[in-house]
Amino acid sequence: MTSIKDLAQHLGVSIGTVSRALNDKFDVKPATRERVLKAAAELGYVPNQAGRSLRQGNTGLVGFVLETSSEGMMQGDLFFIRVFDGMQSVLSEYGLHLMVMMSPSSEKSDEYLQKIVGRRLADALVLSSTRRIDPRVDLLADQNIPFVMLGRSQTDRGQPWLDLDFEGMVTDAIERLHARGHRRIVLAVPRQELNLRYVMLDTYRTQLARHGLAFDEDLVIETAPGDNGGVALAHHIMEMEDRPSAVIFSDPIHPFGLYRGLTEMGLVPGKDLAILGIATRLATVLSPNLTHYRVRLFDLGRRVAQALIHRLPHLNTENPPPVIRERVPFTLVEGESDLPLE
Amino acid sequence: MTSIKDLAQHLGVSIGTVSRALNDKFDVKPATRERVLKAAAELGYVPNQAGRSLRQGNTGLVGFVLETSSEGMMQGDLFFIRVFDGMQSVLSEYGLHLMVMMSPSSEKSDEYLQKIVGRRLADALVLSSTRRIDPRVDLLADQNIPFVMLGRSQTDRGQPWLDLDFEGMVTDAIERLHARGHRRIVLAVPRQELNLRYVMLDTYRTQLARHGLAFDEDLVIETAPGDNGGVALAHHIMEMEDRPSAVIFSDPIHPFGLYRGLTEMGLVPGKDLAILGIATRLATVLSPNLTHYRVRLFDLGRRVAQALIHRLPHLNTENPPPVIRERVPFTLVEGESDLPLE
DNA sequence: GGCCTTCCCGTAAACGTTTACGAAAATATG
DNA sequence: CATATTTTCGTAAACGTTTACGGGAAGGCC
Repeated sequence: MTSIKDLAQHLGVSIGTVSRALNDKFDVKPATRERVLKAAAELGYVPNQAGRSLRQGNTGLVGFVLETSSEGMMQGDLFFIRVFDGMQSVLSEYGLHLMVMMSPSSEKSDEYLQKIVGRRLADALVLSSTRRIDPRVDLLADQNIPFVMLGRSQTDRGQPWLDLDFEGMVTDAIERLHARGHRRIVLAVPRQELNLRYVMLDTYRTQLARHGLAFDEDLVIETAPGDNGGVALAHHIMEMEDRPSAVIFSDPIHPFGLYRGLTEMGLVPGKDLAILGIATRLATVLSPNLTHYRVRLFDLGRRVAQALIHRLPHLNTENPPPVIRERVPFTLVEGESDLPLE
Repeated sequence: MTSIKDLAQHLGVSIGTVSRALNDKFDVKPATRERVLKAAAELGYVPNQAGRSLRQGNTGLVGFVLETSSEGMMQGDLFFIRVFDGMQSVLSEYGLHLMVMMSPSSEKSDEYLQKIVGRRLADALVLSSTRRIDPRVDLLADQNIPFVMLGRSQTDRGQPWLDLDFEGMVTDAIERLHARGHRRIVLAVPRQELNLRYVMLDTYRTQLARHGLAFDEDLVIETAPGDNGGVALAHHIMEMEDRPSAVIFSDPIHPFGLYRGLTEMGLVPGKDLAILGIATRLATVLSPNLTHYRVRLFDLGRRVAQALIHRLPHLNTENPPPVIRERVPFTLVEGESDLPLE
């Protein structure tokens, strides 16, 4: 592998000159710059990242911390690749690379994160599966590591975040369902720690109140991620005493499980139970058509990357850069899974 | 951020001693090792990766080269996260990190890869979306970069690979369909460059011949990845003159599109067209149940990582390490989408 | 030609590690 | 106790960059 030293020797100039030529500094004659660039291309020289990192203190990598069997704001596998793709499309413009890191979940995640930042593996991080109280926020804030959350947390250190507009989703869903005569509406929420649970729950309560509906805690059902969770949820709901007529969920895999569960019981989705929540285009295969909320994941990824770029001191022109805190809205795709109650 | 120098100063010993103590070398008194470890834990010292990389020439990162809208051996988003998860579970044992890199597709991918290896961003790579003639293989082999392919290629430089057993899948599928009376069987293949296309095609031809069926090139249909591809495929098939009665596919998203396309046309999947191919557990939502082939993606990821570990000189004991070249078998999940022809 | 600018370029330090080498300290051997 | 051996540690070089600094070359001006 050719180093800058080889290149310098080959050209008969000093490594300093080579470096300046390649990095577009002043202090180098146009003619020699040409020579250097040409030789670099010929010898296939690419600067070693370790050397560069050591010297200038940044790695050119952006880490996305993905928790094993991640189930935060966007459960299931379906999502992330699109988001990554969007992120990389922005990062490339800045010569940065996305580095997806599989973090162990919850208990071990702080320790893991500490190692990552200690090793200085990445210049900046994206956190997903954000928890209501998230020690990772303090950990990163304390050490001045630039980061952006994909999701929100009550642990607020002024960090930027991007999140989907779950408030808007739940508000609209309840509105729709109420207008169609539904009165007992189940809210499927993820596990305890995740902040998403509280976002959904709070909105749910206030919106119920707004429509004059009573809050019944039995209608808030913690649901495991994935299709299995959906199946269990279907059974749970249909076996309840005062049977609910509708369900709202946030995991895009849930509808698959819900449909399956209902079918197993000989029931018809959309007829015996109104189903409404977040999904992807894959849901279009469901029959009857699923009424659902969608988001452009590629764009979300781009936005996340942009927010992150703002946090990187070494390529920041604006000062101070804006702290992005945004809820990305869903768009509704109408189907027949939330028909009026007969 | 505390460096090894800080730690040494704090302890009143030299940095050499600290380094040896942390890296479990000889030449250090048990008592001082204890002191060093204790102080390191207290000060939260973690060695800087750039420094370490520069010195010992390896980064501790394993790169997974994922092509944008990847459509190689396993199309769709559904898969990779599980595979990554499996990989990381092995890599962690060796202190390695997985780094997923979003590569531009095909035309630009060589250039991209060259930059990656030149920068020395990763110690080893995994290539996906393997093409029949894959210049990336030569590029990496020439520079002695350890790598493993997730998929196969005709470009053979003795590199290890892991692939799914598409031969077995197609063989079994034709066997099943033939036994059920199907004679005109469509093979949905991915685009030209991908090696998978030829693997499927070759097996298809030989198996047709084995069952005394004629090969008809109209029955080999290039299909775009994703559900859209599936929809188009359904229409294409149903509008053919001598209408086929079955289809075999390799993209796990295709069945969703196929079902949707057929339904749009007022046809019944499994009845008007037998559908058989690779899918994931998500397919269990389809009705009638999809007969499909599955694979344990987590285990596949583990296997890939193991194959990669064998290629890393600095943590290899066996010599010479085995070159893993394996086809991972599918398991069949029976449904009702490939019923006997009436 | 002498002097001052301007323009280029080489030198060397620094980033944080690991490790070969040799020196010093501790222990064993006579 | 002197010497030989072993154990432990400090020193310094090296990995590949970037960049502050100073100096030489070239050119302009009087």
